[in-house]
Amino acid sequence: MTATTAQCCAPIAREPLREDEAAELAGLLKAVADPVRLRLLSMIGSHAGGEACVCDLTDAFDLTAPTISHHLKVLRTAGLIDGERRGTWVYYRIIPEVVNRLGALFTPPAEPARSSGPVDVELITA
Amino acid sequence: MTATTAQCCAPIAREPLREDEAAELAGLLKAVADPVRLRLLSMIGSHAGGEACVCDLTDAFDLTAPTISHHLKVLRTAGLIDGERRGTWVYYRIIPEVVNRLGALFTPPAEPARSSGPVDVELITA
DNA sequence: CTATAATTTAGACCGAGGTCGAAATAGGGA
DNA sequence: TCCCTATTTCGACCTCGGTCTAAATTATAG
Repeated sequence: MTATTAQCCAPIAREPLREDEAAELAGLLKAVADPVRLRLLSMIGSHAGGEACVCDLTDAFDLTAPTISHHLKVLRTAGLIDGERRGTWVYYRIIPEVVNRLGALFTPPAEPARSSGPVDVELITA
Repeated sequence: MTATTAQCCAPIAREPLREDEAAELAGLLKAVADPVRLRLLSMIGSHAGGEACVCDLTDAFDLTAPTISHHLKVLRTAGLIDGERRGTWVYYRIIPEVVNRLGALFTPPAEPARSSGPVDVELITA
């Protein structure tokens, strides 16, 4: 590997996205660019056992069950979650590889483990 | 791959997002959840000098100048880019802190160099 | 001051998408 | 079997947002 790519910044800012990459990533991002779906994703991912059934999710929203089901379908179609029916309930779980892919887009490459200087942690406050 | 990744996952999967956090983040994500805006962001960020003028961007698309201007405004309103007029041209640059914030949402914490046990980082919100 | 170029604003069009109520599908239990 | 609950599908409504043309704004040049 050509080791020293001058690690300036996140992949998105390192070289221009191709049109097809942009289209594909935009599809993923559209799936999470909704407050309800963000919360659903977060609730599923942080739920005990790594999975949550629809019944665990619906109550947190002032939305009807069909609407929640619609949002879950959007997330599943995008490949961000996977659902499995076990008996009466359907359980959803996050697919971490796909979530990580989103993060990698906007995240500067991690510093190589051994650091020769203070680690730069930046806390962004709104 | 050993299972040594102690920290379970990305922030979004660690604990449920609050409603207001979700709304704010969804706003940011909506701004990038478009193929044209993704490419604009990428072209600006990867352009020599860290900035690009509108004239550098327009030609890459089959879109009219007003449409490009609209997308740039969306990105700027979201806080992802900043624009400055210098003479005839307007130059845009990425605001990396905001881009990184998006990445951090979906990215598992970097492995701490040394640790003897799970590190408990607690963010205390007022 | 006038002409020209770069960029943004305004307004309109139209398809995409979030929401709902009603109905369909799938399982479990009396 | 029939019914009850959980979840999804369907169809409709209405808002949001991407795109365009036309016009306004800002700056430079002559």
